[in-house]
Amino acid sequence: MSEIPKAYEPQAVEANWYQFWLDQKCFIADPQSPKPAYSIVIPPPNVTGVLTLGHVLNNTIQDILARLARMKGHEVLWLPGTDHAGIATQSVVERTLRKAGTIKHRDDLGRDKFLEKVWEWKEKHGGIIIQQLKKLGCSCDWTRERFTMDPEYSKCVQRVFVDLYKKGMIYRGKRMVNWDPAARTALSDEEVIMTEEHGHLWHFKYPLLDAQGQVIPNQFVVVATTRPETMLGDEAVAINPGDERYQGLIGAKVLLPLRNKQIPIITDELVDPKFGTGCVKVTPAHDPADYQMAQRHNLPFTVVIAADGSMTTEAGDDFVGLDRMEARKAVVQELDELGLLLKVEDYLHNVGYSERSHVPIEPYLSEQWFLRYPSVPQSTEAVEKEGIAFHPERWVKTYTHWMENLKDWCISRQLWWGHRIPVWYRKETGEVYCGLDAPADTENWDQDQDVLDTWFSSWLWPFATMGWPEKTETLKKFYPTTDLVTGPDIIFFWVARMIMAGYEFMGEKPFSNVYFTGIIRDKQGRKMSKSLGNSPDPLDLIAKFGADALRFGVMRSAPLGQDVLFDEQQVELGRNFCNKLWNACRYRQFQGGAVESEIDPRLLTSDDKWILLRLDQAIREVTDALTHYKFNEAAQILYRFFWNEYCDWYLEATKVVSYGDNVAQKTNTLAVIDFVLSNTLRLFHPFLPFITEELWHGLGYHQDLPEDQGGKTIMYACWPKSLGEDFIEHYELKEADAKFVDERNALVVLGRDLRRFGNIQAGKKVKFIFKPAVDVPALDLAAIKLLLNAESLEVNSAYEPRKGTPNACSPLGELFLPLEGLIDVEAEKARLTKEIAKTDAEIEKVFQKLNNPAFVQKVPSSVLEEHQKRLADWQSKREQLKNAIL
RNA sequence: GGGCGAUUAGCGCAGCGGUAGCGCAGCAGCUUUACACGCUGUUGGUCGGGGGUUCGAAUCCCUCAUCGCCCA
Repeated sequence: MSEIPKAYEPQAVEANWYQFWLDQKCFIADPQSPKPAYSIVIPPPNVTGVLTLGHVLNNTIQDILARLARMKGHEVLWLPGTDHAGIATQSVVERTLRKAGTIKHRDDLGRDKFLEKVWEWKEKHGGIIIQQLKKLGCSCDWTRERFTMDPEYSKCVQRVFVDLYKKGMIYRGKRMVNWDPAARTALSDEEVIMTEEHGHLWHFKYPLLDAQGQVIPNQFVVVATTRPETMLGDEAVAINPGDERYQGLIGAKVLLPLRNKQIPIITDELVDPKFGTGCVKVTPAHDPADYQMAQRHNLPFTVVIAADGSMTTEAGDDFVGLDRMEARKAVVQELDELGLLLKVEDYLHNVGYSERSHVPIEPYLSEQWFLRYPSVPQSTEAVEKEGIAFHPERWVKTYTHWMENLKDWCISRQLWWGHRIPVWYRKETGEVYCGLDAPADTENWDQDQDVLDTWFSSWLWPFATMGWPEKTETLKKFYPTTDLVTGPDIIFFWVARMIMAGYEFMGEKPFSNVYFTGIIRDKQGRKMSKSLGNSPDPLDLIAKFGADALRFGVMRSAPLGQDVLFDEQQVELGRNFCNKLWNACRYRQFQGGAVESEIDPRLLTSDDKWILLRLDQAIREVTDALTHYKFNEAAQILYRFFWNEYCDWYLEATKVVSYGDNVAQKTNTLAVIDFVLSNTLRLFHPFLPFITEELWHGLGYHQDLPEDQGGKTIMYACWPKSLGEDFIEHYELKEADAKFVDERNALVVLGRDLRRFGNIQAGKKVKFIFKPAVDVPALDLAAIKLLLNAESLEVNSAYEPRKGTPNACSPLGELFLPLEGLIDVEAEKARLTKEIAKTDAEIEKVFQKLNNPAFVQKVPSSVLEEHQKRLADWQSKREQLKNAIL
C-alpha cells in the first residue's frame, strides 16, 4: 500500500489475493490435522450452468461459514463440485446439435456417439461456474473437486443401486408415471410442478345402449372432462356406488362416440359425485385415478397418446399423428358436429408441468424402476429430535410431512446422459442380472437402456465425494459434515434423500445443520428468471463493484429464511462501504508511527474507552449473530459499528489528539486505532475476504504474528474474542465512560442543530459558550469544539445568556450559540415553541401513566423509577427551554 | 381443502410485553486537509382491520382481510 489510491479499486486486488491463497494452499483441508474438523459439501451446481444471484447468496454464506471456522481454529473442508444434470445437459446438447444441423434427433448419432458429444460439451462449457465461484472468493478445496460422473463417483452410484436391489428396495414394474413428452422420459413426483390454470370443463353425451346393444334414441349419459382427447381411450363410465341419481344405470352400457365401441357403466368409490355430473369417463391408460379403477374392474388399457405426445393408431384414423393439444380441438369439434357436445364451462384446475421442459405432464403407462426409500424412520426422527437442526426451524414440518407420506421414487430416466442402470437381461430367457460388472458372457446379455435420475447420484454427495466405500482419512475426519447450505425448494429432492442415504450407507447423518436460504427476487418481488430478463449477471456486478461489495450487499439484505429482494443499489452500498473501510485505513496510514504499539491505560481518553467498549459489543454481537446463522444481522452490526461509531465519532474525535502536540498521547491513540482496526478487519474478513486481506498487509498487522495465525494471511488470524474481564479491568473501561461519551456526542448533535437554526454555513466557524453541569475533561471539551467545527468553546459556569440566545440542554450542561443580531428571532421562537410542545406531549404521556394507581402499584420498581426519572428529565428540559424563550 | 410465512415511515427491513428504530430514497446545506463511493442536519408511522388478556400490546391470544410459498 505504498501509493494508496483515494478510491478502492477491487479488480486487481481481488485477482492477486485469490491467486496468493491458491499458491499458498490456504484452502486445502488436511485430514491429519489435530484441529477440530469443520466441513461443508457444496450443493453441486449443474456442470454446464452459469453463476446466478442464487448461487452468490448460497456460496457467500458457505464461504462466510468456512472462513469463520478457519479463524476459530478449525480444520476446514469445503468440498466443491458439480453434477451432470441429466435432462438439462442432454437437451442443451441435443438442441445445439440440431441447430447446427448436425442431427435431426439424437437417434441419428446413436448412444455412444451422442455421449461423446455430451462429454465434449462438458469439457468445453463445464467448469465455467467453478471459475465464477473463484471470482466470488469461495475458499473451496479445489484439489478435491468432484463431478457426479467421475469414474469413482459413478461406481458409488452403481454400488448403491446394486445394494438396494439386493435388499429388495428397488424393483421394476409397469406403472403409470409422470411422463415428459418433450424430453421423452419419466419424471419423479417431485419434478412435476402443479400450476393453477383457467381451463374448460367439456360436457359430452355418450349414447345409452339397451340390453341388445342398440342405441336408445335420445338417451344419454353425460360425462364431464378437462381432457377431451383422452376420451378416445375410454373403457368405461363410472359412478359412485352411493349416487342415488344413477342407480338405474348400473350394469348398462354406453356407446363411446368417435370410436363406436361399447363400454360398461361401473361403480367405484373413487368417483366424486360432486364433480361434473357425477358420471366420469374412465381412461385407464391416461389418468392415475382411472388407472386404479381399471385395475379393480379389469378394464383394458388402451393407449391413445404416444411417448412423444402424439395420438396413436388406437385413437383412430381421424386423429392418429395429431399432437395431443390438436387432438383435443379435433375431438371437441367432431363431437360438436355429432350434437354430442352438451356444454363447455370455464374451469379452474391444477395442471402438472415438467420442471425441466415446461410442457404439461402426461400420465403414461410404462416399465420403470422404483425405489422404496430406505432408513425412513431414522431419518424422520433425526430431524424431529434435533440430531439434524434446520435453520429456520419451521422447515421441519414440511420435511416431516413429506417423510410421512412417501411414495416410491421413480428412479429410471429414458435418457442417455447419466448413470446407466447396472442391470442386464439375458437375450434368450429374459433372466435379470444386477451387478457392478457386466456378466462375463456379455454378448448374451442386453443392458437396461435407462439411466438413473440425477438425484439418485447426488443423494450420495456427502460421502461419495470423500472416497466411500473406502474408510478414507477424509471420511473419518470430515464426515458427518457440519453445515449444509441450500434452498428450501430442494428439501425433498436432495436434503431428505441425502439424510436417508447417510443413514443407510454410512450409518450416520450426513450433516448436523441445514441452513435454508431465501429465494432471490427482484425488487418488485418477482423470481429471477431468464425470460423476464430481471436476473443480473453476478460477473457484471463483480466487474463493476467488486466481489466484496456484491457479497456484502447481498448478505446485508438476506434475513434468515426470508426471500431476498435484490436491488443493484445494495451492491453499490457494499462498494461504498468497502471504500469507507479503505479510506479509514488510509487515514491511519497517514498518521505513520509504529504499528500496534502497547496501549497505556493511563493515557486512554474517554473516546478511547468508548470505542473499545463499542468494539467489545460489536465482537459479541457479531459472533452471536453468526453462531445463529443471522448473516444479515451480523453485516448490519458491522456496518453500524464501523461507519456510525468508529468513523463518524471515534475517528473524528481522535483528530484532537492527532492534530495536537502531545506525542505520548498521540502514540497511545494510534495504538488504540491499530487495536480496533486489526480486530475490525478480522471481523469483516468472512464477509469481505479480499479488501481485508489487502488492508491487513497494507497496515502491517501481519508483521508480528506467527505464520499460521495471521502472519501469512488474515484467513488464519484468530477470530476476535470479547475483550474479557481482565482486559476491561486493566484498561479501566467503565460503562459510565461510555455513557459520558454518548451524552457528550448527543450534546454535539444539539449544538450542530443550533448552527442550522442560526443559519450558519457548514464551513463557517463560530463561537460557542458551554455552561457545564458536571466536570468535563479538557480533551472532551476540545473534542466538542472540534466536532462542532467551532471557532472557540468558552467554558463559563456563570454565563447569563441574554434572553433568546439559542441554547441546547443536556445532562452535561448547556450549550449556547450567542449570535447577537444575527439570528432570526421569530424562527428561533418558533423552534423553541415546537420543542416545548414536544416536551409537553412527552410529559403528558409519562404523567398519565404515573397517575394511574394500578400502574404505580403493580409495576416493577425499576420500571417505576425509570418513569419517574423520565418525567424529571423532560420537566427540567422544558424548564430550560422556557427560560430561553423570549 | 391442509400447512407455512408475510403485513411497522415512499421502498427494503429490525424490534417480539415497558419512551416506535435502522438503511436507502426524499428535503436543506456543505470542495471541513481519510472518504462527494463523502460530511452535517432533517421531514415522514393511530406498527393490515376488529376483538380480547394486561397497570401497560407493534410485541401474547382469538378472528377477519390481503399477498406469497408448499402440499393435496
